[in-house]
Amino acid sequence: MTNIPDGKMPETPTMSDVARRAGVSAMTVSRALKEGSHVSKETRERIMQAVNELGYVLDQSAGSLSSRRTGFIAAIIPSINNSNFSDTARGITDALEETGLQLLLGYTNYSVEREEELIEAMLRRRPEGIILTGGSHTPKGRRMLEQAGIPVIETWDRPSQPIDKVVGFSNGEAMELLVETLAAKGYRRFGYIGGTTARDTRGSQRRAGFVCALERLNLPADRLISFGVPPISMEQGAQAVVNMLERWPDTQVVLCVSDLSAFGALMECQRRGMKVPEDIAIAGFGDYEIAACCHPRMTTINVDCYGIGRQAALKLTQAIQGVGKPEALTVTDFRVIEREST
Amino acid sequence: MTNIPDGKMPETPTMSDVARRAGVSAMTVSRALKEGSHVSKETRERIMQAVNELGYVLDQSAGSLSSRRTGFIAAIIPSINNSNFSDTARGITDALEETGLQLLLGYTNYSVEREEELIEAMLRRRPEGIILTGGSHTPKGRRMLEQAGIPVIETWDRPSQPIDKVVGFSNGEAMELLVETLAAKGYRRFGYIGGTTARDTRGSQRRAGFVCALERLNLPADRLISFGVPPISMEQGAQAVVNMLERWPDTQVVLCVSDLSAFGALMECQRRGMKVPEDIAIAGFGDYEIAACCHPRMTTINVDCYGIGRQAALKLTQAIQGVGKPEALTVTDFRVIEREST
DNA sequence: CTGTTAGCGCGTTCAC
DNA sequence: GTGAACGCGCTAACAG
Repeated sequence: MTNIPDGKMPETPTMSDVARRAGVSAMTVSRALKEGSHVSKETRERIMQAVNELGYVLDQSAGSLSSRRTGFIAAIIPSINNSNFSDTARGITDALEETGLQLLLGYTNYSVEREEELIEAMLRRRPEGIILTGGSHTPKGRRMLEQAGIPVIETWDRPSQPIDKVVGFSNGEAMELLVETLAAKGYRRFGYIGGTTARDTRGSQRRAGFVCALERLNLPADRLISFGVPPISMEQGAQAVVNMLERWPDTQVVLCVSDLSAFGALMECQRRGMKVPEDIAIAGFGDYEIAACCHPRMTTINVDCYGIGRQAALKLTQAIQGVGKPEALTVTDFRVIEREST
Repeated sequence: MTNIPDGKMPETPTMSDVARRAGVSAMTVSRALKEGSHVSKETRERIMQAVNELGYVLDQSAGSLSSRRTGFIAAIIPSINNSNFSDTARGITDALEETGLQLLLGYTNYSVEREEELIEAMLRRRPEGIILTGGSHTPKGRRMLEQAGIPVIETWDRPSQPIDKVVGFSNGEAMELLVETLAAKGYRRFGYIGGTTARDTRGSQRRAGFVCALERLNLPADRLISFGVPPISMEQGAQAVVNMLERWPDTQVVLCVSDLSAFGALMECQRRGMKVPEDIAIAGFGDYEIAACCHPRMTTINVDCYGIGRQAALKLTQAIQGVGKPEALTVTDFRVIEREST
């Protein structure tokens, strides 16, 4: 790696440049730039003028070295391109707004190895807290988190051995509820479409919930299609349903690991001239925008994605600021949304 | 949290803690932790052992204060929950992988005010470069960027007065191409669905391209529906097409500001028993996953979202490292994807 | 209300 | 191949 050719560039001004121009000490500039510090109106105005003239921007990395507060928290999500998780990110951002904390976001593409790298990269920048998705991490990742000395929140799941605090729900129970609801409507021959299980923990929990609920109902739970690596796409959902119909043509209802694959399946069925739900019923998971908008509208599980983010961030700021003692576990809501596709 | 039974610090260890434990100076630890530094194998092993025992993680913010390199670049996108932009983010991440630079991502929710805040928040952390979406910024935001002394890349657009470097395409030209292609197929009565114009620059450019192309073809360009604030949702697309059909029932083809609103329109038409494209044709913009998967598959404009990110990051690293002189402007491809909906 | 002193934890630079 | 001094830009703590 080469150095920056630093002859031409007007060096970015420092705080003492501002101080000199305003005829005060650097410390006073520091105070003037901070809310709630006592600086006389006149000095503050003089300082602000110097700031504007020089185009000065505070160097927060230097400041945080001194104040021991970096002013940001880290969040790691599987995919940035998934509205469930980006809703969670929005929830975090919104809850953080008033605290002055900034969000540093990373995404793993559903890889725990990538998660481990990200955890280390984040920790190097000394976040004041960290929010993770799910409870599966590499041993090294887990160890780093435990030793970091900062609050850790695992979300979107209920890990059996949490690192620290949890905001989530049981993906298995949610899927069980969906199966029960549909069984109560009279469906008997259930199929399931999901990704290969190893990588997407939440996906495999949903699948396990599917099997578990059917067994409890004394219904067969063998119509399982695993297709591709997570995130299982719309197109993969389409191909999987074809697969399903070839192997088990009399399947009555297909449950999918997410609305996205369910949507792909729905469209493919229509393309083949099948009517949903008359010929085959389809349900998804996650209550994405598409589930409410497609035709027919899709039955799914609504999960409080935004609330997960919001509550995780609130719990985190509580832990950081040491006000009150945040609960170790917050269980978030989920509910079945029955629509036209079942 | 954890108590270390050595009378030592529960505080996170520093480099000199590692050094003491390994019986070397802090400087040697610093070297051992950096690739390509000359440290004897034995000392390095001893150091690594101490690092592991203490669970030491490098403090990069302290390091960058000294080295004058923060090791990250900033990117600002309108929405994290939009696969076009998250594809760009992926392109950036991938291109950055080998450089050791990390990506700090922020999103504006299509608000320039929020963009201004974000620019300042980013600049406070001294990124080595910054990637923006579009060429519209607040005056203050623009000034901060100009004075930051770092390379700036504007993407997804071709600003008339770029701040620094550009990787993008003309949204207007792309929409013109789509209109021309559909006019060549025989369509005459065109309608357009988009958001209110002020906020989404790319959206208003697309709309301008729509009007411009029709005028050149001597076709009326007055069937314009503006609906809601960006990002215009699927549901809004559905409502807008209803609006369109009430006002201009004989519309032959509806172009939408993005595939998402086009999808909403498509589903709503089907819900009302209209056949697409026989009764009405619909086209989108962006070539989202949904366009290739819905039924009927949707005609749209494919934009090289991933490539925009990748090339922006490459240009940025070139500028940062000072190797070669990156072109000021890179124009990325777009093309019409004709599918079944037109 | 404002200034002074003394670091924060690391990398640069130079010595050996 | 290794170490010691020094300073990066800022703020905590204590004066005044």
